[in-house]
Amino acid sequence: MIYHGQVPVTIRDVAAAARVSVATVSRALSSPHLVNQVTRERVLAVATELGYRPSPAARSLITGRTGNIGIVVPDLGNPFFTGVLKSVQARAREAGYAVLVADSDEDAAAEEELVRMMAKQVDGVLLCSPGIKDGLITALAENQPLTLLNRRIRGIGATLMDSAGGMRQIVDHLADLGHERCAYLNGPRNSWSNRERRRGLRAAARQRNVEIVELGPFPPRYDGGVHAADLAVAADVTAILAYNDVMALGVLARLRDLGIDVPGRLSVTGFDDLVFAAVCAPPLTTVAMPVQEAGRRAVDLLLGQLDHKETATTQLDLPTHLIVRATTAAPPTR
Amino acid sequence: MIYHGQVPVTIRDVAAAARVSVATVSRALSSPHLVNQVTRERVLAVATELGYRPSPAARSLITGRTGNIGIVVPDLGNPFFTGVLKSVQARAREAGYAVLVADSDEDAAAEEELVRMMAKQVDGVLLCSPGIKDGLITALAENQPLTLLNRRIRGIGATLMDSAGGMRQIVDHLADLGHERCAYLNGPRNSWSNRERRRGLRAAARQRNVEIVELGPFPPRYDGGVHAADLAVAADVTAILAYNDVMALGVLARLRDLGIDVPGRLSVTGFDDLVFAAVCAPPLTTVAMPVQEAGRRAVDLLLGQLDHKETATTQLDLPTHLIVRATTAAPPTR
DNA sequence: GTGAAAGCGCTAACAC
DNA sequence: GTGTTAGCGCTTTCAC
Repeated sequence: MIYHGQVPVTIRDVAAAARVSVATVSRALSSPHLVNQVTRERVLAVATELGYRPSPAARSLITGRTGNIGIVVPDLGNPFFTGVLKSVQARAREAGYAVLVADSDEDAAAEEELVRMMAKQVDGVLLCSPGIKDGLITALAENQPLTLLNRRIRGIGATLMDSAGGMRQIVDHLADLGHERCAYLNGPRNSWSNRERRRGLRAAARQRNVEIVELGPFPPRYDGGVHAADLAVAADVTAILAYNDVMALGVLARLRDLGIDVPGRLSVTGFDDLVFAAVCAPPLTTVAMPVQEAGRRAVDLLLGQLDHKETATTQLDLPTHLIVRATTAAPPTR
Repeated sequence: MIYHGQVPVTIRDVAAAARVSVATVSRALSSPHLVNQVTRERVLAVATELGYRPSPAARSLITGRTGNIGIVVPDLGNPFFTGVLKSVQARAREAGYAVLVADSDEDAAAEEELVRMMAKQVDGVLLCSPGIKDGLITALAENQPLTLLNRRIRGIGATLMDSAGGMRQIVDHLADLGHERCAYLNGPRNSWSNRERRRGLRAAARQRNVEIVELGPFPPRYDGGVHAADLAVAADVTAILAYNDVMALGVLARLRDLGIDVPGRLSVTGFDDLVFAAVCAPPLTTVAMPVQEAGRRAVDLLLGQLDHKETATTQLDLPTHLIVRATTAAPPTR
């Protein structure tokens, strides 16, 4: 034990000072209804006075619960994931849980190991990782309560934001403007979100008779967008659909450097509706995701799974909607 | 204990399977040099085969160490703090530590409570909280290892990014362009960073004969900037210096809505150099902060404090530098 | 180099 | 309603 300035107060100290047994102290704190009110108040007063804080390690050793949940995300540098994290953290704290975070740097293998490493330190984990294979996730979910975010796997609880629907809205919007040939900048190859977006895109494009040139995969980051822009420009399209906003921002920056007018010569769309999408140049047309609700509800699903001990498998689908700003317009007339 | 699919493997199971005592298993894992190599390898093999993972709770109960560090930030919605978090998380993992995060929502009282709540779950905490009073921090630091980020308090270890110097560079830049009267949009009243920036600003402004109109305090967020812009416009200045980038982005958005030309009629500067500062309209002149290094080194300081058991009090000062983009220019001629 | 055993701080039977 | 006590899984003396 590190004695850092202050001597730790244990349950025994409180018991002695309050002239009761340790069991009574324990009950006064964890199961108040089992203790006489007068006794309880005395115990609580003494505990406060001594500055007693129960040891989570000791408690957890016996109860088997840690009071923590874990969250694994692919990139804390992407405001989409930190938006999720912010809402998860808030909801978890409301419920009395602390949050362990791990950033996998978009490495699927790391994601699995991170979940395993966390396992014993948390009561359950929230996985926001588009990368790992389904089978591995199923295996992980067998070893511990696990809820997914933006990923659908049979038998595993999840909150999902309707990516395919978002893409359909983008395609409808672009088709209405008169676009006939567009580029899609793929996100990571194995990303579930990317597959979903592509699925929605293909279906809508077929229906609206829009030709799609698929490019990539690209890293779903700013620099990925910068790089992708060059390829898209060479693809002879009138619109570029990026996998997400961060990439779209990279695309816009590169197009500006290239002196290509947006949306005059090329339309550009993103996905996520980050705050920053509203202030970029020009303001980005994108799809808004119910990030806050998704995070909150994911925590609720996970905690529900813990409380009811059953393997809850609710999959909650949340709608998305198109935000039209200034990066989309009719294609140039030839 | 929640039996979630798989029966937990304890040290006793490993001991039995490897035909050694639990002590030997423990040593093989934690102090390999104390065990005969052959024995050790057998134990390790068995442990792997059984999928044994030591219980952090049990270990922590006896060693008094958790293998976790905590970090408290005021707003996970601000990429500056998530930048710090990303680097902290990476460095901590390298060192074998897991990270607990807490977001205080800029509430100083919450920050203190969060640190206290974390106390028993972590070996030390990293505090990125400009808000809490010095005295409270000192008290917290007496109860547990604590390192500060961007805040200087006598006797407490910290990494600091030179805010005052950054402001001086901004003022020099604006003065060189010919600005004589500028507005400063204050961040939170009790923020140490804000005080530092203001201090650097005032000193440099005096020296360069630039008049400063101080506005605010404002919430250091996008909407804070939107609101602040209106006041700044009414202040008859030629440049607006925002407390940070996120506010500056809000200012730019509002000025655009107002039809005010940047930098033609008003120059605008930020602080932090978020990725998004490069893609806003127009690209923002701002001060780059060595976020990654600050986070990494803060972890090193904290872990050093744990290892050497002494109260390390290194204060590491990191330089900042001005990034001139397109939101600053000479003031309009009257 | 290895084992036996004490005990970290707490909760949960089980008595009374 | 309260106390006594076993023991969660591990590390760490202390013997040998």
